[in-house]
Amino acid sequence: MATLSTKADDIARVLEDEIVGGLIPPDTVLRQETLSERFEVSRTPVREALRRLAALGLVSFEPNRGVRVRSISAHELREAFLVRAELEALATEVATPKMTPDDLAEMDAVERRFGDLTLELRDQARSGVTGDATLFVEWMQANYAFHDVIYRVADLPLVERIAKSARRTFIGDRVWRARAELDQLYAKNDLQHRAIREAIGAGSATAARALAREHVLSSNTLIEVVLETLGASGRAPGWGA
Amino acid sequence: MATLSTKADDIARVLEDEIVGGLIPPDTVLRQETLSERFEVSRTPVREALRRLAALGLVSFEPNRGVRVRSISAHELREAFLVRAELEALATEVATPKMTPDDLAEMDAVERRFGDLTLELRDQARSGVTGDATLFVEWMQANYAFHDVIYRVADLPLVERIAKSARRTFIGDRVWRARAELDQLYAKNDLQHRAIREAIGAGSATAARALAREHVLSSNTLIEVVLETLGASGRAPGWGA
DNA sequence: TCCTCTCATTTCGGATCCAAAACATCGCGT
DNA sequence: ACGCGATGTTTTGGATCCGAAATGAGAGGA
Repeated sequence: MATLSTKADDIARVLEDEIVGGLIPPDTVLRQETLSERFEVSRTPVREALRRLAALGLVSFEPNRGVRVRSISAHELREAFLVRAELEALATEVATPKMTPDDLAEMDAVERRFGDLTLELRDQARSGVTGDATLFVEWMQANYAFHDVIYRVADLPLVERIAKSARRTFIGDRVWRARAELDQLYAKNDLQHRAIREAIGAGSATAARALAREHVLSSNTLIEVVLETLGASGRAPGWGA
Repeated sequence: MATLSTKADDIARVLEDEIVGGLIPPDTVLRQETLSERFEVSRTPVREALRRLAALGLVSFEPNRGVRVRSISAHELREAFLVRAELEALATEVATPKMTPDDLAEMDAVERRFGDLTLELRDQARSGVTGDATLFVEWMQANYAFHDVIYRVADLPLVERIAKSARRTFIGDRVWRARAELDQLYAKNDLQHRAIREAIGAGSATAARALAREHVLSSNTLIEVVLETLGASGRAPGWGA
């Protein structure tokens, strides 16, 4: 049997998901012994996994003291959105002339689902009740699915990789409270998706590019509002040197 | 005595420089035992360093077979330039309103040196003699110094980090042959620097942005010409997990 | 000759072991 | 009571050791 993967990489992937998913909150100190017990391995592969996470910017090494899950400042979060805005704009521009009818149909399907979820979220936000985290997560994933079609067609692996790693600078599945002012932001997001879809369908690369850029930047403001409602309890995990 | 750094990080930094500097050519297999002898440590910190390099994308792990320095295809190289173009455009736009007179003076100083080196390179290219690698490397570093001023003023650490890691996708100090057609490309590069400088001085963020973007994209064509004269070999293994 | 099976050698991934650095506790002297 | 240094504990960084996978050489057979 061929070992296609190594323990260190498996552990790194699991920890990576848990950190970016918010399951392991920022500023947590990761004890090597604890992790080795949990994964039932020795400390050696654990440390290699931690090195990987450090290189990805998810944790920081403090020599002889331990590793700590990095927290991210509002400034860093905004910067991540700037990066995503530029790179998604580029990907959209490149993807536009490559779009086949099948691709466009897929975009429509994904966008329909996104639209439905958006309606649900808007209802929830308008009613002012406590938000359901799972619904928000689903909405997010549908959002990502839309952009993923563009990335796939653009066929720019490096751009995709960087943009997605900037994308993970994020909230996770923590519970949050809906607010009435989010309603219009959700609606705006949906409308922007449709505009992007139409610009691509019309074959206008430059228009699609501009729309994609504005879309990401405006979803930045959405996220900032969400974080604001989360208050001090919510801090996103993230990136950095 | 306080250990401010760890062995693994030291080794990683050294290897990183050697790889991006071209001292260790692509497709080289790195033997753990060899490295541990060279750095006079055991294999443990060596492997941790290699994990870091893998996460940075400089090497790829092939389980139970070894690590290999990644080579880059022409397609990947072009993509890296696209990324740099977008991010440098962003950084330039952000930096423009933040520029102080001192910053502008520094840009002028760096640009003067770049202009001088450009003249030397043009002479060399026109004369058609075999190019001097060290001169080319110096020219390159002066070029980077110009852009680094912009990055510093922009104060976008994430953007800077990504752009610089895209920048390293590169040639190194391998010897190459000058060609007459490079002359105008060098001249164009120099002129573009001055145009960027002037746009920034005039406070026009959008113009500076557009110029920076075009500049990076055109230096892409320059590099492609250089690679062509090198008889570019381009092929890359998969992205190491 | 060429193919294949076997077996020795390399090299890697992981476990275990050890020294040193940080941390916590406690006792002493003022 | 309070500051401060000695001492034991925890945790990390690195070295050493071992089993397993891959590579390579050589013997045997078609």
